[in-house]
Amino acid sequence: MLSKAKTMEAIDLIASMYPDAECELVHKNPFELLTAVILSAQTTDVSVNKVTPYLFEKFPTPQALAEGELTEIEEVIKTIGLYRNKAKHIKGCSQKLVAEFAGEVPKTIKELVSLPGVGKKTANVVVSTAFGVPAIAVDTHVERVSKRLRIVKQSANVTEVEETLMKKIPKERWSKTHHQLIFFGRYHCTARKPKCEACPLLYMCAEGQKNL
DNA sequence: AACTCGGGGCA
DNA sequence: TGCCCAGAGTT
Repeated sequence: MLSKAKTMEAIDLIASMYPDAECELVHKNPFELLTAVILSAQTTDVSVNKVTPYLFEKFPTPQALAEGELTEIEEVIKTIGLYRNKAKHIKGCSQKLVAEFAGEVPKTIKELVSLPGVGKKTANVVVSTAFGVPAIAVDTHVERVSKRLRIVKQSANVTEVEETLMKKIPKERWSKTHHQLIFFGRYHCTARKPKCEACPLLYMCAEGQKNL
């Protein structure tokens, strides 16, 4: 596993590649962001951005979405994939927001994860983006990149990846680094055919040396 | 731990 | 055309 210093060397290089990386969802308030992040599972933010304007025009509040007809919600979001599950999730999520959180989006990970459709990754994105809480949301990109660079051990699960990253990266950089790791994983250190030959981290990447 | 949901993007 | 994907729930 990479030392703390070597890890930051890698993080700095990635940061220099994507200095402006940020959440690409056109989120506004916490409710809209939360709903949009639930919809973004296994889908690109670009796809989600295509349906959310109409979704929130039709269901502007947790109350409205909680009372929305499932078939109507499905109709609006059907172009993003997994839409039946997601329609159920965002409706159920809004119902719980209304019933147990006074229609407000809760601010703790524990409460967020208790909502339908909200897992660890979604909860972290919400507290980070909506409430400015330092967080590292571990998705497949973050996990893959962290493992290839040996920032975390190969056998690490999502929780272990998150803990290791938080330990090695200064807290004030968690949120920004999270987006930069995602951009790096999505556009450069891709799951298939990573661009190792054009990677500034090649010199310190065991996985990359193998790929050449 | 494996299976399911799913249309869009890309080779 | 075929394959994968910014996850989470269920079994």
